[in-house]
Parts: sequence; structure tokens; C-alpha cells
Amino acid sequence: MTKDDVADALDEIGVLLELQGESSFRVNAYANGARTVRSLADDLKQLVAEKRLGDVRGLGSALVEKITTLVETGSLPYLEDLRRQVPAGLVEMRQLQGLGAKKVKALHDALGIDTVEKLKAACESGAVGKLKGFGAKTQANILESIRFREQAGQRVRIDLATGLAEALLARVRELPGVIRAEACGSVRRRRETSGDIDLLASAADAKPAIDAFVAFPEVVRVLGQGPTKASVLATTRVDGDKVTLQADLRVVTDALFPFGLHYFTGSKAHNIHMRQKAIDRGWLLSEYGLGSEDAPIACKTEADIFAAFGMEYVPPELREDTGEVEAAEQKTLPRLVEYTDIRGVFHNHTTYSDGGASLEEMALAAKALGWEYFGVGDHSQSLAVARGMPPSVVRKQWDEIDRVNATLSGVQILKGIESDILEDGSLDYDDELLAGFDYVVGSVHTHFGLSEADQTARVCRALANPRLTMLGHSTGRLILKREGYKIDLEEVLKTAARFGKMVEINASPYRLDLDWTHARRAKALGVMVVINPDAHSPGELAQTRFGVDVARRGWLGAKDVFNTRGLADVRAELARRRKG
DNA sequence: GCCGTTTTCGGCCCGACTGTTTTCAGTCG
Repeated sequence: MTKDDVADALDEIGVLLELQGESSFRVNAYANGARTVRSLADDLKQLVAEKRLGDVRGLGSALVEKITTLVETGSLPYLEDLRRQVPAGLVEMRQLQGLGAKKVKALHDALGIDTVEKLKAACESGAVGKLKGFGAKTQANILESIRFREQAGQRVRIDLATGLAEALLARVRELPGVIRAEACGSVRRRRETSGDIDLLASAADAKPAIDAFVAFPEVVRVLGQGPTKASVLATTRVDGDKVTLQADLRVVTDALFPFGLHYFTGSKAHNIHMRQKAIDRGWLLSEYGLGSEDAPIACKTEADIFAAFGMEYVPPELREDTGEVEAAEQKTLPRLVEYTDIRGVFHNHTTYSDGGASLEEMALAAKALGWEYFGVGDHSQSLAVARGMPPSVVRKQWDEIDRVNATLSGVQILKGIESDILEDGSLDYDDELLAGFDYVVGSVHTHFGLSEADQTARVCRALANPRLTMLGHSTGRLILKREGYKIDLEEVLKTAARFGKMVEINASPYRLDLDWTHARRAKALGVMVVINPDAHSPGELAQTRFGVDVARRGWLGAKDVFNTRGLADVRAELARRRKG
């Protein structure tokens, strides 16, 4: 049972209790507990074993007991009972836009509706509209939500959400009367995925901006429109991929902009914590201001809000209520790594395996980004589907690297390899060939189905290999597409620490593993992190920025990230490691 | 169900918007 498994179970309990009409506070306690578990920096199994779960804020005796049962036995009778009591279709109905637990329960109690299909039929027959508290409009909206369920309301990768947000934001900023505008929410916090776009703008008069917003060419449907706020369904293409998301625009006066920016950036948990800090001081904090009614505290920027509390500025990426409020009070927030700190990258592909560009093209693209080195890490021979290189091709690539390096100025190519970690944990190629590389990235590409114990042992054995420099994409997940293979990352990170190995944050927006919670754990264990774009084309080198986002969410500073070092330093360190 | 420098009970973030009402409940963020 991973943290996510446990958190999913707690979330499910919350939803099922809500559908039974339980108190919203009790329901919230489970949702809070799930979120808390999901973002735990410490190892869950260890917390359970050492009976320290109860020390975690938000986990009381009832949740501690249930989490302990889940971790120790892998199941929870209490949850299984709830599942028997609440039809599964109600959970699905609950996910429809505009339908909350109360309405779902009313539909079930009054009409016996327990599936989306029955709900659709009841709407079409007009039965729903006759129900007390429902009406013709609600009935039509439910039908609309059922139709649009496939199209929107789903989370999308951060690169796609960012593309749509930036397109909309650019238009909002051009609107007459708009003074400031930002994308807030999960896009600003740089999460891995986003479920909607939250835009905030300031203007003396909100209405013209709202009216213009709902008429943007990206808007395919207006979900709601008031004097200061509008919700739409918006669509665009990002690098060829179509992305459709709900987008909300809120317009406030410029004096309120900092408060709105903080409020709509969230996370919800961070906001609640900050609001509590305000209450402790006899103030109120909301999107409308800070302070008491007779003594409001003026803030020109978001930083002023934190300053009013005597806190350091908390970067949006840290606002998950995982200790950032306390650290900001104690002024112990780390200085986070920035994209501009990156001096080069190590894990990338060229036409020697499954990449689309030559060594020279990739190196020049790296130089254009201001980097000092481009590390190639093409696939090793075992990965035939990706045109993995037999030893003869490796030697040919080395020759070409030497030739191209002699012609390059300001950037150098490093001789790396993405060596398959074979099923038994050994590396691809013999020791002699491996010794010829500047560094070795070890990655799992096959046998995803091993048991957690076997997969963990396999990767740990690779980490113990003196030839391995860094571990590539550590879980093999594809965001929103494929779960990672089962692996005990705590054990992997501890093993990496023991053998002094680096662990990659794979910056491809499809992967982003290590995820931010484990990136933070890696730092705590003293494991050096490296951010690699896994680029297969020159344009993909810049996706390194998404990996920097993950590192920032994981509280990493520049010195925690290997590729913030310059070329000379990197060469020296890699040489030192090769000597062992 | 959680929590505590108003502490073991009585609170729990709170405002915008929608739709169904005629003063408010539900949903959402």
C-alpha cells in the first residue's frame, strides 16, 4: 500500500459518507486526511511501524487506526462495508458538474436513481424536473453535464494546461482596462496535472473584461457568467495536442489583486492555514483583504501579505500546507532552484537511438538555451524497440562526439548512456564498455510486472553497481496514462544514499518522476538530484522547466541539483565517481 | 472526524453563482 493507495481509500470513504448524508465536517476530515497522507514527506510504513502517525496534524485516532489497518493488511473492512451500502453509480453521478452529494442523495432517495444511465433516462422523461428542489433548468444542466462528461472536467498534463492558460492570459492582458492578470491555481503552483484554469485580472470596471472573455475564440461554451466572474469551457492546441478545460476568470479592483492572487493560487489547505494564522492575530484574510474591519492592512503585492504576518514570501510551488507556513514564520524556507540555474542536462536522445536530431543539432540547441553541456544518453542495445545501440555503434558515437566537440564553442557534448536495467538488476553492456562513458543513466524499460519486492531489489542492485551514475525515471509512470511499476521508492532512495548515487527528476511532462514528494524525500536523505529532459528533439530540451517545477515543489535548492554545476565541476565530479 | 495560549465541547474558510425559491440551499473553488 503506497501513500496514494491509502489516500485514495480515505478519499473514497469521504465520498461514500457524504453520499450517506454525513456531516460535512466528518467528510472533510477524510478528504483532509487523504491530502495529508498524499503529501507526507516521511515514509508511511515507517510512521505506522513507529506509531508516529498520530503526530501528524490532521490525523486523529480514527484515521490513524484506519490507515494502520490499510498499511498492515492492505484492506479495510470499514471501507468494504461502506461500498456495500452505497451503490457505485452514485459516486459516478457525484462527479457530474453541478451535482453534489445532496442532490445525488435526493435523486436516489426519491426516484431510486443509482446509475448515470438511469439519471439520463429520468431527466429525459421529465421526472427529475418535478422533484422538489429541482427544476427544468437543473434537469437540462444534468443532461448537459452527462453529455460533456467525456469532453471536459478531466485533468490534463501541466504542459497542456500551461499552454492553454498562457494563451488565455495573453488575451486577458490585452483587454482594455485590465491592469494586471495572472494564472492562479494548480498552474501557478506547478502541479503535475491541472483540472481547470484559474485566471485573475484587475480592472476598475469588471464587466467589459468578463464580456470580452466569454467571446474569446478559445471559448466553446459559457458555463456561467456574472458581473465579476465567468466560467467557460475553452479549447486550444498545444504542440499539436488538443486540450479542453474549464477556465474561470475573476476580475477585481487593482487594490484587491494581491489578495485575490494569493487566494486563487491556493492550495485550499494552504489558504485555510493562512486564514487560521490571521484569526490567531484577530484579523481576517480573504480574497478581499487582510486585517480587521476598522484596520485593514494594505498590500501592494502578494509578498506584502506574507510580510504582514512576519513571514518570508512563500513561492506558489510550496503552498501545499506541508510545512511551508511554519518554515516561512521561522524564516527557514529554502532558496529554491530556478530554471536559470540549470547549466546542462544528461539524459537525452539523438538519431543514434530513437531521437529525432543529430548530436550537433542537440548540442547547439542546448547552447542556445545558455547551457554549457549537452549529455547524450541514447538507449542501450537491449532496448531494440528504441533502436538501442550495439557496442560498435556506441564507439562510432564516441568518435563523432570527439569530432563535433572539437568544432563546438561554448558547449560540449558529454558521453553518456541510458543503460537498460535488465531483469536481474544488471546493466546493459560489459564492464569495459561501461567504463568508457562519462556517466551511466540506469533505467527500467521492461518487466514492469515484477512484484514490488523484486522490482525494488532489481533497481537497488543496479544502484549498487559502481558503473551506475544516476537512476532514470524511477517509476516508469506516464501521467494520466499508466501507473508506475510497483516499487518501494523509500528503499530505492535509501539505497541511492548508501551508494552515493544520483536520482533523476525526469522533466518530460509525461513522466515527472521522481515526483515532488519523493524529490523532497531524496533531499532529506542526502541524495543528489539531477533534472533531465529526456529530450528526443531539440525543442524538448526546454521541457527541463517542468522538472525544475517538480524540484521546487520538493523544496530543492540549486546545490541539491547536480546540473546546476558548471562544466568543469561536472567533469571533475564524474571523473571522481568513475575512479570510485 | 479533528482540534485546543478562550482546550475535552463546540466550533470547523467563506464568497460567487445558479436555480428554485420568495429568503435560501446546493455547488464550486
